[in-house]
Amino acid sequence: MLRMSNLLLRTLRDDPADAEVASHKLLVRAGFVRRIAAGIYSWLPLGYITYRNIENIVREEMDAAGFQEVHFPALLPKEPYEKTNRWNEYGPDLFRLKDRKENDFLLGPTHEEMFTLMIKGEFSSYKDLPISIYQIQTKYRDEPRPRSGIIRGREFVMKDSYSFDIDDAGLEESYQKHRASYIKTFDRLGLKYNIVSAMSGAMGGSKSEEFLAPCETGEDTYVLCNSCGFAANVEAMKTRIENKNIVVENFPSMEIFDSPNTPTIDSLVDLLNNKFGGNHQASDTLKNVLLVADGKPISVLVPGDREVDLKRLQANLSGIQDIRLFEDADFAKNPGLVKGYVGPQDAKKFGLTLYADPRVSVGTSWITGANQKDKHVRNVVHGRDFEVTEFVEAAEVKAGDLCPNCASPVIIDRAIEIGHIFQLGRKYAKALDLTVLDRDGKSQVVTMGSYGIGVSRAVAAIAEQTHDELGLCWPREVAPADIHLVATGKDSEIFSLAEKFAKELESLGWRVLFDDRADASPGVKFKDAELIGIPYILVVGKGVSEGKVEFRIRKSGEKKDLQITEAISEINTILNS
RNA sequence: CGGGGCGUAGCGUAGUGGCUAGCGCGCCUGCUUUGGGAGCAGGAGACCGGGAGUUCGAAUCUCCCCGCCCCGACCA
Repeated sequence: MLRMSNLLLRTLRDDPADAEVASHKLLVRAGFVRRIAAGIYSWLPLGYITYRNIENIVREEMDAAGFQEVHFPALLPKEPYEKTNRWNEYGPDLFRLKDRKENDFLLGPTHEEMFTLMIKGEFSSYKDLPISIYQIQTKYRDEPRPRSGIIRGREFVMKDSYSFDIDDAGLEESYQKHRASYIKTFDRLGLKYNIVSAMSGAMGGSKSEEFLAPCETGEDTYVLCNSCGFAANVEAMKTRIENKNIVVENFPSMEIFDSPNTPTIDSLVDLLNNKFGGNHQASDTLKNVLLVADGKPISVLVPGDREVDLKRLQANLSGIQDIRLFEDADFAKNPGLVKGYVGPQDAKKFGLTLYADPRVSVGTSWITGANQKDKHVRNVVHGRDFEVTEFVEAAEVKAGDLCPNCASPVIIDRAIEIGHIFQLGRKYAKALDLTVLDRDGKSQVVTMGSYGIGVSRAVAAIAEQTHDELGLCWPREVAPADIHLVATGKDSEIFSLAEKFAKELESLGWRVLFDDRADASPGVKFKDAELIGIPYILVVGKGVSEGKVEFRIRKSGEKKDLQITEAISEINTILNS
């Protein structure tokens, strides 16, 4: 039983000045956490109980799925991370330190290397596979900008697991097992979430999904279709296009025209409408975004009303490591390209590789730059006047774009990423030479899956999704107690009755937070109870003289009087239901 | 790393060159009070982020450093 009279807890009346988001403000105000440095927090008793409840749910579901828990050090030597080149690749986000002998160490940002080496050290046969192992561990990342309190810290707790399989079919099965286990876990945590297809990007994997907990203060944006439930990371959104069968030869031929002083798409559209009449729009023009991809000039074609989303482009451009926008020096090296007047029709001549957003489909006709200063050209037809090397999802995604599944307009929603599962493949196994012998005695590189849950982040995500204007409002399983018993008044009869209730509830197996403070006023106790957010509140106070106590539901605000004689059994029934 | 803002007691804050740095919450003592963050009285608690400088005099002005928050870049 937790007694408020001696609990290490001081609730705050005012929001802390450095907090912006609700979870941060409330977790500090309710005495769950305290900031130690930017992105680094201590957990106080109520916070730590809540955190551990979450950790235990995660652990129980992992164990239930048959995964085995291990534990690595947080402090690690450099060598394994050098083999996978992450000592360099991770850059300044890696916390690095030296021991007294000047050897390099790091604080683990993630543990792929260690998991891989653990399996390599113990197992060497296909008969040992499949296996999934996990740990719940403090991770360190020297984020450029920690923010939003507990949501993005430099020290945080993550459950990470890895599956090891001999082949792709096995990996798929392990992946699905994790997926199912995550669904159970997040359901128990009382989180609302969407499973969103994601790009596995440069990690070299194939399939990847994120578990996103929608909330306004989330820092991830994703695409959601309210009609069919389709959800995707912006990078993984697929453009839906009408499949027109257009005969390109039927278009009028290209026509160059003067277009001075049209540095922007808007000014070009104005000129078009003045010159040619009609109702020209930004979407009739073709934007040629010049980039340098692995040292070579490329052009990405998008409709004039869209920006290129570089992250999306990079995620979808296969086989390209590094990408950056054209700079003045690049224009100098490519004299044919006139800044502001680039068009795709001369790309071959310029040695420019063309990529196009799917909207720039074959058979579409565009107004674009004429590759001459102050001149544009119209009736530039894809398939007649230019060809592209590859279509690539490059344009920014907007609310109202059509769902690739059901063609309804999608919305752009915000969320906190609480879990991520993906098929890593053989990248780490190859780098660290994790092989097993197969049935034929041949050496095979193991294929891996990687699965994460932000455990400490989940505390904040739940707070974000469940709080109200009065305070925190924990789902039953994660709450620091089942019932918050408040004794008000100074009558010793009331306190001894409350004491008796507290003991009875505890002996029935319920976790009780007992506000037995003798000096706090009823108002203070009620406010604290609402701020702390335990799901049920039992008030033993002025009603006692009439033989009653008051039972409250934190979330709904519902109150009802119970007869003292029946209170415990009624509450027991409610808590059991 | 670019832009903006902040740093005064445990928390929230006032104080733009002049007396002993003020207030609210919280804390301690006493009395009163006990169903919505009680009242009165007394009290403890601050190297005003650090350093250097300007000045008769610096929380206040100048420079450097450190820390923190927000937007962006970046990122699981």
